[in-house]
Amino acid sequence: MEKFYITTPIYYVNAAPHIGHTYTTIASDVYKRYKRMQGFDARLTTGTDEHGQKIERSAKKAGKSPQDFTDAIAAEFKQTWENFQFGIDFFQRTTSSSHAEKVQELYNRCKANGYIYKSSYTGYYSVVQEAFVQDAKEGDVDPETGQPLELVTEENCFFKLSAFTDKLIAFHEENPDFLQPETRRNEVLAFLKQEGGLKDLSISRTTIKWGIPVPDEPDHVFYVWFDALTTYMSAVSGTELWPADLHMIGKEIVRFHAIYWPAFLWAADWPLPKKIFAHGWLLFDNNKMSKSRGNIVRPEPIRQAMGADALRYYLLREIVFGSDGNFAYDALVTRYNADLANGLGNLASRTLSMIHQYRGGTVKTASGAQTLPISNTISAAIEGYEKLDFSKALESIWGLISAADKYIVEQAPWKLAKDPAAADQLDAVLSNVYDALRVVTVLAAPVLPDSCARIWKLLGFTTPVESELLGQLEDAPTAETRSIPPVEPVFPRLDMKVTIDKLNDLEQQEAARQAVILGKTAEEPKSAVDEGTAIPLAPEITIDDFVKVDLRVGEVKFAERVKGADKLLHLKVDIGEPEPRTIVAGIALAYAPETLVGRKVVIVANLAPRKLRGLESRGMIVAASLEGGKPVLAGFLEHVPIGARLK
RNA sequence: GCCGGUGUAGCUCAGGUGGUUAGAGCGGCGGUCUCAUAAUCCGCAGGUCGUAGGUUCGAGUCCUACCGCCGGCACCA
Repeated sequence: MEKFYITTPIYYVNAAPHIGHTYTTIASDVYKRYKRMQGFDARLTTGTDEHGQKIERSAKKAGKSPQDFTDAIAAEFKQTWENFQFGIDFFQRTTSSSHAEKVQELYNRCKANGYIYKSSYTGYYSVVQEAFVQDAKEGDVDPETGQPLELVTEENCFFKLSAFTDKLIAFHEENPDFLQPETRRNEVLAFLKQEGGLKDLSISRTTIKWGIPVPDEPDHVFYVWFDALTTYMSAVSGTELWPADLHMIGKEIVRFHAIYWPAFLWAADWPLPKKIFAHGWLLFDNNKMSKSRGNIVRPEPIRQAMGADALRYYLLREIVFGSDGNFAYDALVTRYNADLANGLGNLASRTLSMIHQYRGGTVKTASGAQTLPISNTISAAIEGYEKLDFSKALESIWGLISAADKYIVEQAPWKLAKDPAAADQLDAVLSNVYDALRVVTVLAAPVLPDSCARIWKLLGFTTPVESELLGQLEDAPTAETRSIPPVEPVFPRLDMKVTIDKLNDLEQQEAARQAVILGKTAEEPKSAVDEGTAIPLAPEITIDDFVKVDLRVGEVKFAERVKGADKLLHLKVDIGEPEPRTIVAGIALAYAPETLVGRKVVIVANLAPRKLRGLESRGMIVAASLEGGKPVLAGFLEHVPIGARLK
């Protein structure tokens, strides 16, 4: 049997499983089930990414050792995926010894081939982002979070990524199917074709302890890239599964998979994966999900209230795979009732009931020519699955359900049943509908494994539905009389309000339960920053250090957008000097220029001038920085004179 | 600012290479059947296909400009 190896990303254990993780894993699981039904020996790897400074810190905050902390979260992921009955063959943790060996092997091979060198690097480092901030200067803050930077000189191991720029461009141009959807490939090519090409990549750290040691470099541990990506191989060490046939990822990690990863593998003389598919994000009320917004949705409550299949179906039917999509509880319940309860569930129920009532629970199979669009549905559904166009596959399957419902009304078996002369006709109708239901059940099985297994039994089959082969689906079973068991409902209708209330209740309980595992108190309000990564305090300073900073009250006299930049405002601020100062501030997303004129602000008056977009900025506006959010200017409740110093 | 994508009925979206009255699902309204999970089936939505031009005998479908939204890059002190 030909193998087909699929991977999900490995999930960072800084957070408990949420619906975004679940989405990727569901899609991977569905594809795996589909491939199995195509006759492949399909395998699926997932896992957890457990190293790094953030984890060290979160563990400390939770009062645990990194090992205990990651054990707990990894177990949480594992349990959640087990609850969902995903067909996971390999669950790899980056803290496992088999993984460390593979990472070191990758390194050794790259080094032997001349792609590793050591170099010291001095720069401003953001602890929160675990990354150097390029071109930062003294006094700068983390651009993402506004948190202080540390000046760090570090000896790092570098990977010669720059050597692969041209090869990567050629590769992506010659292999348009390697990275899908198309729009992601365009972005990668645009990135690769940047002036100057790719820069070498720092792959080790001496500032972190919680990581895999670099061979021959006692003070170094591997930084995220070599560590995380290699999981796809280490998970299947000792098998013939590598190279992967499909890396399923979210669009936020495209660059690592489509640029870094092929380069590493080339450098190590290892084969590349066959395909990368990047799906979109789940939005919640059209906003990105984030902890600070408090709109994280967890999978477990949905599973408990509605079943795993309901979530699987909703996510893959409602959202075009590859695009961003909105997630909403009411849409979930609506989809469930319309398509699963009224559609598939009801068709099964009415069909099987008639077979019981009119024919004592036996149906004659393969009665004659197809009168329903079975053949077209099969090919359309398979084509959709193959291209990971799940919504299209489901749409075509549900088209057959619809056709069957219509056919039943047209043929009115309940009338035929009253006419002894129409007995053959009734047999044919029941047989046709039964066969359509059989096809639907098999085709939908990758998405609805649990429900379809139940329907399959109700149809009188004793072998598992997942062992059916899609390639043989169109061949009707040999003519026989099949008896079916008593009818049971598969998708009971759900009351909208009751269900949503239940979902909300369970969600609250689940959030509280997860908070405990993450070492947080449940009541802890959402703070400005991610609770797991509270801003570490900057190093202690003396009063003498502080007085070096000259903070002044100023009034904005003039404000306009800086041409060619969407975050910058050009301000003129009066702090009592003869001329108002020019200050360029990155607050354009948060404040319209006209709303600022006349406003009192706090500025750092003795900051070294800096040129930004051609304007010399003499000072810096003081503002609160929020994670992923917009800056908020400091201000005063009482009247203050222009030029007053803050101490 | 550059690059890519996108803007079609209340909502979610289909509409290869331009061609009769622009489609589906959901919701809503009316009706029907009774096998079925108050399910099914039928009918009803009069939408300037973002805006303005252009090419064409003819454009939602091609071109240009502009506007809105999304993303990538630049940018953020």
